[in-house]
Amino acid sequence: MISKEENLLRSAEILFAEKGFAGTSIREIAKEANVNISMISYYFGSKEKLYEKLFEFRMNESLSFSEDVIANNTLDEWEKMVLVMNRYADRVKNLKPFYLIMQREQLVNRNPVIYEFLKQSKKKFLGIYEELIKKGIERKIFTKNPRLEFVHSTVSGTIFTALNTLPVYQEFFEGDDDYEIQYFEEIKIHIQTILKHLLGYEENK
Amino acid sequence: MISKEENLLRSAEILFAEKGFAGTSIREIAKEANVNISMISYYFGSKEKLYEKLFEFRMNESLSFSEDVIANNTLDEWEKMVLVMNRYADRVKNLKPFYLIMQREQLVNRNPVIYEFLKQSKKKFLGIYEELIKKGIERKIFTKNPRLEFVHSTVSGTIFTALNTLPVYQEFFEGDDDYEIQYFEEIKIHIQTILKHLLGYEENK
Amino acid sequence: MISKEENLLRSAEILFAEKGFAGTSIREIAKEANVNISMISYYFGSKEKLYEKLFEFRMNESLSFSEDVIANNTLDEWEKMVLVMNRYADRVKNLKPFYLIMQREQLVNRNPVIYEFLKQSKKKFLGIYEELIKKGIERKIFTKNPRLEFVHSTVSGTIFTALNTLPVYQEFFEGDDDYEIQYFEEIKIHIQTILKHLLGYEENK
Amino acid sequence: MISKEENLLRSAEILFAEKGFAGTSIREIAKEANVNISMISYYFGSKEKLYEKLFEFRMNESLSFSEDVIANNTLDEWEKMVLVMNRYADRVKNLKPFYLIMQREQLVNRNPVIYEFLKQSKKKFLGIYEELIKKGIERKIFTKNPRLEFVHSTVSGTIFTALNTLPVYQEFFEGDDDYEIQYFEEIKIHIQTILKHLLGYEENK
DNA sequence: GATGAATGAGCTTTCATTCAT
DNA sequence: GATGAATGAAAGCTCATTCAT
Repeated sequence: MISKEENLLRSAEILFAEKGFAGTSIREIAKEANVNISMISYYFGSKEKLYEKLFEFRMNESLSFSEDVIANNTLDEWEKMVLVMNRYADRVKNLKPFYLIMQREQLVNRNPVIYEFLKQSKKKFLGIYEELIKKGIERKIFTKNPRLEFVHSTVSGTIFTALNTLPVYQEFFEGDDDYEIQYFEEIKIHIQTILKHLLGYEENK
Repeated sequence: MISKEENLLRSAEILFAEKGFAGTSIREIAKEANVNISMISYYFGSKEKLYEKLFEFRMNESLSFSEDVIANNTLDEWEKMVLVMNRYADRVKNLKPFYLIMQREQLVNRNPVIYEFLKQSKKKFLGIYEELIKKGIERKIFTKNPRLEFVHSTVSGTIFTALNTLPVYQEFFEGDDDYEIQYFEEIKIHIQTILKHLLGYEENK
Repeated sequence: MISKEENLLRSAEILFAEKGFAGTSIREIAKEANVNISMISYYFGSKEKLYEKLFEFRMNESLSFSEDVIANNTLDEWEKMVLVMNRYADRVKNLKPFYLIMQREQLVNRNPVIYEFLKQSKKKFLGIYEELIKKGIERKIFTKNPRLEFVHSTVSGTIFTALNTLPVYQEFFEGDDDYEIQYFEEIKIHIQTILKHLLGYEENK
Repeated sequence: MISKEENLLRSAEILFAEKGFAGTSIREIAKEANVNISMISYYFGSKEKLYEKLFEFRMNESLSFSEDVIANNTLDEWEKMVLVMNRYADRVKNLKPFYLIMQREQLVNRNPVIYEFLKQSKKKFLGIYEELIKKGIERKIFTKNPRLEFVHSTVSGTIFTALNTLPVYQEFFEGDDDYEIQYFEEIKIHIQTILKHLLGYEENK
């Protein structure tokens, strides 16, 4: 049995993804969730707070996983980096609606609470990359020391552009139904290739 | 002397970039442009049509340049590719507000007219890359034949993520006032490095 | 205690009668009913729906009575016809505002829902006249079989023109305050005279 | 070559008939007449004045004819009455749009200028009937002296109700394409029958 | 005389939120 | 704790008319 609160969050995520924050009315959310309108103010305080709650929920999910990877002593830095990147790509693919919202929110500094969420998230990823690269170089796994921003821009940018442009690619290349699934697998390899080049990593050395 | 129509378009671009389509009211646009509200309906027909006009205007600007580059016979394929990419990066940097709007619109299929604009724009760029790579390989300038989608995702994605994440980078790396300018110059080099690798291009061969 | 919904309907009826549908703003209706503007959308959905509701309400009132008359076995066909006609004339007199609206709506096919109401209402009256005349002839109460349309046009037309032209008559004939009341009583007799002639009915035969 | 002024009047008549005064915008009228919007204020002063002009034009047309009939010495009172009534019925049929407007305007006292037009028109007809009946009785052509209002209500009412309800009659009686033409001829006979009865007139006595 | 750009008031409807129960 | 009626502000748009040329 799903609670009304959770139901509202689910409906809100879908609708915010489709129409944006301002473009979605609480009437629609409440209707979609089969819940009375006043419940949104009642449970969350306001439309804005509901939106923040949604971010809080998804961001916390995201944070927990990467930390586990870093702490894992059985993996070397390259493996960790690939794992973090792969998991991120999978997450983006699986939680499309939320990542559409997140991307859109990134483009505008509208709500200070959410801006802070996003900034901390990015900083955390930058911190992870920083440490992995530093240690990888110390251990001579990596032979180059690329500028961190560029690594981040390219990895994140490729994943998100892949997500957003997929329908156009599919049309341009006349892809069939499996196109999307294959595409997401191959783009991970593509990013690995670039990372190897940027970090000067050689497999089976 | 700027016409009222142009004034409205300028104000609208800034406001749509800051607050999104639904989040911007025509009252605000008119006020910002120092023009009577009803002028928006008078000139453009509706808020939606004004938005489309903005896209039409900026997209047409963008289209014309790339075609000139392709037609230029004094450049080889690598030079053309670098030129197209550099100019695109510059344009994104110089027209930040519009490209914020464009990115946001890309995330949702809201308006069919704009969706078509975006699709055609992407297809055009894919077509340019396709031709450049094909000819470059024929002329043995390029030695690898990468998947087109991946080249596009990485180039576009890196540029846009650079744009969107720049404030966070600046804070993370404690950059000074020149950070942005330098950053945009260096990211072009960064993308060139990746492109060389993906295309198997060697300078001064 | 009158509900807000009912209050709105009452105020709307008066104002629509005075100024027509397009000429009446929901602001006026709400102000007249001492109710917040947004209540109109809240209760009825829209101005148009409020208008339809008004028709639905008044038409249903009208339908129920005539059916009772027809079913009454203690009356002969002439008595039934007179009763239906008299009650209709009374109703038009007592619900002037609504019948002004109704006549105006009859002149233009604006709203399909209302058009259907009006058509059904007219057909119902035609059906009643048809049956009464048929039975009256079978029972030799009536000796002529007039064209149905003409009976209807003359009865309805006389009643409505009487209603609409009354102020002019009063001025023309320099009638006093009782003029209206007397007038409406006598016009019923006038219509009966015509009906007797058209149907070939003779009293006290 | 039709002047712009006349063109506007024609278009206005059609549109006012279809949608009423408040429901018709000067934009529509101007568009329909293929004339710039500002021309309406320019030629007529305002939308309201244009409306009045339309009434003035049609009412003057109507007045001139009846007076000719009365002055004609070759006709007796019955013939004059039939002629006036027939011509009125024809006029209503031929100028449907205007008489729709006129009927609607009759239902509401909106514009004092038009109200005066309508009142004078009705009084004039009442005056005509009054004189014809008076003289007819003096000359023993008519043997009854009916109440004037009732004669007027029945004649006018039957004609207008016939006009307005015709589509419903046609559907109810499953009339073919000729229905309308035949109907309008027969209704004149129907009204004559009633008039004979009301006035106690006997043909070929 | 004739035009079309421009105006400000007004329209209906929807918005997020609050209040009485 | 939970509801749905109710609110006032604001939305996009259209209105009749005026004004500068």
